[in-house]
Amino acid sequence: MLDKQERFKTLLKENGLKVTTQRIEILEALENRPDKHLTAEEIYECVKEKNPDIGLATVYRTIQLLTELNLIDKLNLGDGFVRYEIGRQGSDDKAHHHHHLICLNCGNVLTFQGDLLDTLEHHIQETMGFEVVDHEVKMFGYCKTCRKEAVKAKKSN
Amino acid sequence: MLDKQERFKTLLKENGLKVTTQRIEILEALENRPDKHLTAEEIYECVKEKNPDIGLATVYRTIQLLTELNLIDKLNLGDGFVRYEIGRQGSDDKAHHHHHLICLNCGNVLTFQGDLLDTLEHHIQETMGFEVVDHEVKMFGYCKTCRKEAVKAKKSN
DNA sequence: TTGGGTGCAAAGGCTTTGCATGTGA
DNA sequence: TCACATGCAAAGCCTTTGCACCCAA
Repeated sequence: MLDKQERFKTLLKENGLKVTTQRIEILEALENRPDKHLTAEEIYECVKEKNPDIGLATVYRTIQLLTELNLIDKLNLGDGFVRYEIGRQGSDDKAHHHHHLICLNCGNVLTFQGDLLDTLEHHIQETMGFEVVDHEVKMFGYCKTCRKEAVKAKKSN
Repeated sequence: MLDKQERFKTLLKENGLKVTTQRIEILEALENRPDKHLTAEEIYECVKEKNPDIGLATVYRTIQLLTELNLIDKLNLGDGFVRYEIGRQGSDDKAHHHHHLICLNCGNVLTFQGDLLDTLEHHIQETMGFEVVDHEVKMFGYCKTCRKEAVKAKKSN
């Protein structure tokens, strides 16, 4: 994942922006938690361990920057926080999004890769004349672990 | 859609809650805009035409109530507002969600019914052990009208 | 040197809450 | 009557913005 950082640096320079410690640290925080979907506050706490002087405003500003540069993706679970994750593709070709599986019990977010939505997109395009360029899929349910525990709890009753 | 209102009244009574003018008016506002996805503020403005004395807080409280009763659905387009729409099924059996098509040009939200996600859900269940109970699908792109206009604009160049 | 970047605190904008008053049952 | 509901205003909460100072280039 080092090339993501390189890419960031290049993009910054290309746009006449500066490569600062804070910006790199924020990207690193997101890279170190590839499975997590961090809130701004969580990123802030994360970076603060290494750099206690960083301000929350900087985190927000950098997040916005990273979003504009397509290096990270927003994720809204509807809990009042916007979450962020490292984007899956380095370039800006049509995104092959993964889907999010959100456990209603433990709150964990799993990801799932799949192309099965292509069919649906084609269908929408043909029947409704709507050209799909991106999509966002969230599945709510119960993860393997929680289901096992539910079964266990039932048995011990 | 009258039965939705009846259902609301019944549910209120069943829960020891009161049938008030405001609650009915708010549900009506949502019923009168079946295609729209109204924000709290929009519902407020809508109801205020008939009942200028209503307070925004009441709208928020009623929205929350309607959500808990499964009579309306939340929709988050990521623009900082939560939107609400009349739910599609009256009962609480497994939801047959429609999907949302959001035009990146005009901002209109279309809906699309489809079962094609069932396959995907089964797949997820089998490969990951994740039990899907609900889903939310948003497609971003360009609607028929906007695409036509884009073509027209191109020609006149 | 110098223009963009950062930190801090204040301001914004949506939503919730506290409280006194109002009202459906 | 009386518990629940409403309206208003204040408070909450996440996020953005203004401004003086700082620092990468």
